[in-house]
Amino acid sequence: MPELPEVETTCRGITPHVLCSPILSVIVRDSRLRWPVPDDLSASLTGGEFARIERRAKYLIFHHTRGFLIAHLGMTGSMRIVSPQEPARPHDHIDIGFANGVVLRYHDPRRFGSFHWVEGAVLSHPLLNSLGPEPLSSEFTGRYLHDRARGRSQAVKLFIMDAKIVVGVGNIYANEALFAAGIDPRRAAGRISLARYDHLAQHIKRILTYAINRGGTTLRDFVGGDGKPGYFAQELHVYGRGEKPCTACDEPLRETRLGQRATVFCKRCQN
DNA sequence: ATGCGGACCTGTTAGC
DNA sequence: TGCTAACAGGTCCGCA
Repeated sequence: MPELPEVETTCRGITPHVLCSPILSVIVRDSRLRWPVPDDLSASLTGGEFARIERRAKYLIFHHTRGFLIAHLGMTGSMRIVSPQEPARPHDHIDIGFANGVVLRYHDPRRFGSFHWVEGAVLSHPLLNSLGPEPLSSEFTGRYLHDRARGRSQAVKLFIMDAKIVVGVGNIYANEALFAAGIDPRRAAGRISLARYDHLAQHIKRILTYAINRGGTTLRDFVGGDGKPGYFAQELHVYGRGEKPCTACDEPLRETRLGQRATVFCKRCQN
């Protein structure tokens, strides 16, 4: 389940292997992703090359000679670099083959991911044009959150997971950041002080940055391996630890649901 | 505009 | 042991 650090790690991991090499072939074994893979994806890509790959939110944007490939990894998507001889495994849905002899292979068991081809202004694409700021940008601050939260009754956890507010904060990191900031995930977003939002924004940045740096140690996995950076479950304070003792006060952690997602917090440490 | 539930999908885990 | 059911979660969509 790629969150922002995994997507960033994927971007950095595949970039050196696929940049500036002509695309020779595109194989779509299964076009049934979240949205159907465009029929003409191969025609669009073949013959051109990628000049740059960037991440925006959890999307990967491939700058191509003639346009842009936008890819999302969904819940279970991953990309890895393989040789053309490497037999495709189950759920290996898309291959992009390059003149330099490598294949970029997309793997996605649940098929929640998606591939889009766009020409023209890529950031105007409907999937990208209403996204909030990047959490690691200078634009993302406690003051920004505080301003956007004015008058909102929505639970703060759902608020920070809303991509229109800020991108890239998935369920795991939302749980962890709220614990670190000592904020009850159920609290109404509009009833949190600026000082507390300052702390929350800082913790979101700290946790995401840490995870990205840790992801860097698994970059080699993008060649030949399964391309899955993986989590460091032993470093999570609340996610997946319902009923276990709080790492700060030993009180059993409470587990509930917010927006149909697992929400874990400490009733004593978070309010 | 905001907020919420439903839908998508399948590997893994829990329960009978 | 074998089968079925629940669960996991990012994101878009549609409705209130």
